[in-house]
Formats: sequence, C-alpha cells, structure tokens
Amino acid sequence: MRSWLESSAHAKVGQNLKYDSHIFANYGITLGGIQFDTLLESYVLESHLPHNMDSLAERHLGVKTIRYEEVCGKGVHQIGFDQVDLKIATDYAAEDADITLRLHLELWPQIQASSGLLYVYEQIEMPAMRVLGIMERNGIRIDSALLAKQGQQVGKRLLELEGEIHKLAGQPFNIQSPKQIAEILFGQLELPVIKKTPSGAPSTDEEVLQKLAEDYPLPARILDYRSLAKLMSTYIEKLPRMADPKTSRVHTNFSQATAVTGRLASSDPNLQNIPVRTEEGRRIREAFIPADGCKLLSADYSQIELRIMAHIAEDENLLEAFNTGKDVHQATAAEIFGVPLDDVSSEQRRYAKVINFGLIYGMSAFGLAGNLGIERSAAQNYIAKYFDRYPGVAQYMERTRVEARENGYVETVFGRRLWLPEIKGSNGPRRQGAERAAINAPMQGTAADLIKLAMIAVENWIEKEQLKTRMLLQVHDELVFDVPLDEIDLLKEKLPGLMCTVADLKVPLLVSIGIGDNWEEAH
DNA sequence: CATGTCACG
DNA sequence: ACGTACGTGACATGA
Repeated sequence: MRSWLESSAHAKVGQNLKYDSHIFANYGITLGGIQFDTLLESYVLESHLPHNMDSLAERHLGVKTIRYEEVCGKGVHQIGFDQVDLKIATDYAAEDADITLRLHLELWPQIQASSGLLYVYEQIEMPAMRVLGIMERNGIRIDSALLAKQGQQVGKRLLELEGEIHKLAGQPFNIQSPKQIAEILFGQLELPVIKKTPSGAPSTDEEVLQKLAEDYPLPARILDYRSLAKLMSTYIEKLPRMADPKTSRVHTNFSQATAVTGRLASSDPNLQNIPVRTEEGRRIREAFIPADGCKLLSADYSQIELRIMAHIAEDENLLEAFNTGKDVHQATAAEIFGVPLDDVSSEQRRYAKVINFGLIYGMSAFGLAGNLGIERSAAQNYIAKYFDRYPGVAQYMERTRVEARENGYVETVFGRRLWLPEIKGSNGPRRQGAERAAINAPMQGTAADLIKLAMIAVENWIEKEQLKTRMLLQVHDELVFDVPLDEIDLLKEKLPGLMCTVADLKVPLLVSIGIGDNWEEAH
C-alpha cells in the first residue's frame, strides 16, 4: 500500500493521524495526503468535551461503538490486537474507518461555517500536527550517567532526612503518606491545623508546612524531604528509564487536543514540567543535553500573555509601556504606587509583578491578598488603583464577562473558541470559576496560537533551508532546539524574527535566546 | 480509583 | 456559609 499511503494526491481522513503517522514511520512509510483529522475537528469545535471516538460517535452520530476494551480487555488482562479473533478484529476495524468518515462529514461543515474556526483548523492545528510528530520523533538526549550520580547524592540525603524526621517525631512513620504526617503533626504533637483538604482532612501541603515551620523544626524537614523525594521519583529515576537505550533520547507525547485553552500537553514523560524554580531542581535540567556536535538552543517569548492583554484590551497606558520597551512590572509599580519610574523599589516591583500575574488569571481581592500575604482590603485597594491607571484593562475584563454570558464562549485573537457551559449556571462558585476562566482563556489561548504558528513557520524554514537544526520541545512560551555548531549564528540571527512576526499585534513581541551544553545553561 | 501533593507555564 | 487566580501531568498512598 506504500504508493497510496505516501501519495499526496490521495486524500485521507483519520482520527488522530499523528499516531498513525508514527506507526507508518516505524516501517519507513511517510503518510501523505493527510487532509482531515476528526480529533482536531472536534477539538477546534468543542475543546472542552471528550474527543475519543466512542464519545464522538455517540454525541454526533447517536451511535454506540464497539469499544477497544470490549475487544482487548483492560488493565493487566488486556491482550494485543494481534491476539484478537479475526472476525471480532475485523468488525472493530471496519467500524473505526466507517465512523471516522461519518464524523468528518458531520464536523467539517460546522468548522467551515465560521471563518475563525476554519483559520484555527487549517492554518494552526493541521500544520501543527505535522510539526509535533517531527518533534516527538526527534526526542531529546538525556545524560543518564549524570542522573545516576545525582540519584546517589539525593538518595543519601533522603536517608539522612528520614532519620532526622523520625527522631523529631519520636517514632518511625511513612513520610510519603499525608495521612501519617497529619497523625504525627496534629495528633501526636498537637500542632495547630491551618487548613483542611476538600475532603475535610487536615492539610499538610507546602503552604501549611511553611507556616508551621515558623514555630517548629519538624515541618521544615518534611518539606525538604518532600521536594527531594519528588525530584527522585518523578525525574531522576524516571527519565533514564524512559530513554531509548540505543540513542539515549526521550520521546514525549505532545497531546494536541487535551488543554481546553489551545495549549499543548506533554506526557509519558511530561517534559513541560521539568524543575526550574529551585537550585536543586535546576540540576535536573543539566541532564538534558544536545546531540553530538550540537548545542541546545532555547528561545522564549518574554511576557507574552501580558503583551497579548495589552493588545486585546487596547489599553493606552499598557501599550505605551510595551511600545517604549519599559520593564512592564516596574512601569506597573510606578503607576500603582504613584512614584517616578526610577524610584520604584524592588519590593514595589515584586508586588506589581504579582498583580500583573493575578490579572491574567482573573484574580479576586481574596486571591491577591493570599498571594501577597496582605489584608483583603489592601489587596482591593491595589486592584482599584490598577484599574484606575489602566482603564482599558478594566473595560476588557467586564467586556469579556458580558461576551462570555451572551455567547457562552470567548475567543482568541485568531478565532479559537473556548466554551464555558457553567457561565450561566446557578452554582455561584462554579460560575465565578467560569468567569475567571473566561478572562484567562483569550490570553492563554492566543499565546498558544502564536507559538504554534511560530513552530510551523520555523519548521518550514528549517526544511526550506535544509538545515540540520532540529526542533525538540515546546514549553508553552519556549522552544528548544538541537543546533549544529555551524548553524548557531544563523539561528541567533533569524529565529527571533521568525517567532516575532507570525502575527501583527499592537505591541512588539520579544524573544530571548539562550545557548548551552545543557538545558539549564541554555535557559 | 480517589485523594493529596507538587512539578511546570 | 462557602470558596476564592488560569491551565496542565505524575507520583505515592490507601481503600
């Protein structure tokens, strides 16, 4: 079937063709003529609903399909598809093809009915699928020996901490069990309960232990233990096991239809949550290394969501800050605290930064107060002051709430839709949650659109110029590449321009580049 | 399988 | 009286 499979003249429709393309690629076949993908059609139409074929068939066709689990079983009892009785396997496979075509005939006209959705589907999601397949196949090289060395050190430290913790507690217990920690802290030692989990149990999360650590020695040790145990099990031990033994490369799965806002999700392993915020954690990044003869190059958009907020809100003051190249947090601090730009203290800038982040998330006075450790009334004053100085932003927030209520959805700059079924609901907290999501989605979603457009433009450029540079990872506002030494100057010169010109916004986009012999150095 | 926790943007 | 900043994925525990 190779000639038909590879032919661009023979159009194909499938459900999750990125997967099928990988299977064919394993046999040296480049799947061509990929015209439609029902997974992405469903995602563009209704990102908030399930996109598996069983759900789609029921929702759009009213058909109950043969489920994969019915054919192969599940869990430890699951058998390979090649073990399935031929008649059963045939029925399943034939239905799969039939349903896919019928779904496409149903979904495609719905996308064509909206120019915005059509743009997102044809110009963003379909071409992005190809780029993501390439990135997944590229993988990124892991230094397993370095992780093994770190594992020795961290393992030793964990044993020491375990001893100290059991001594302070007066008895041995499982430090990895929140329930047992609670028994020790709040039962045996009678420390105050700071907050409870959703199920009503006393919480032992980081915020609680930080608070208790002000007065007692044990919680601080538990925090140290927790953070090291997390690094150990999730990264230090896991990554080497996920690496291809022949190439030392790990190949994540970029899920294109998981995040409701249009962002990607990364899994098995998740390479979008590699530690960076603490020094201990950053050492993990030293184990992400370039291919032989290459450097790792990281290119990230600076403050992309705030820039998008300025663009969408058309706030003159905020636009001016970006258009004149100001440090936006410093500029915000100057406005809120009513001081000249050069007199802004580092503390004032820190406050402004928290407020700027809060705005993107549709913050409440309560949330801001909790984050800054101040009174709710003080937080409310900061918010009022901000909206006074940036009235365009205040209007945008209100406009978005109204739009969400009237349409039941909000849109990104490029026309991606995020549906908010709970925006008119009678459940107060859930409705308010939907309002915050409505405010956040256009910014997070537009940023996701922009970086996908950038990935498509950059990959096309790499191929046109026949470069050996390889795109490896996307982390929401960052792209990571393997770059041969003799292409580094070219990338430094061309990449920021490519990434910044994929759209013409009312603010400039800014990309900063780092280069190094591991991801930590490059970041 | 639910829960709690914690890693990222 | 309650909950309270958006979006994710993975791990360990314990029923």
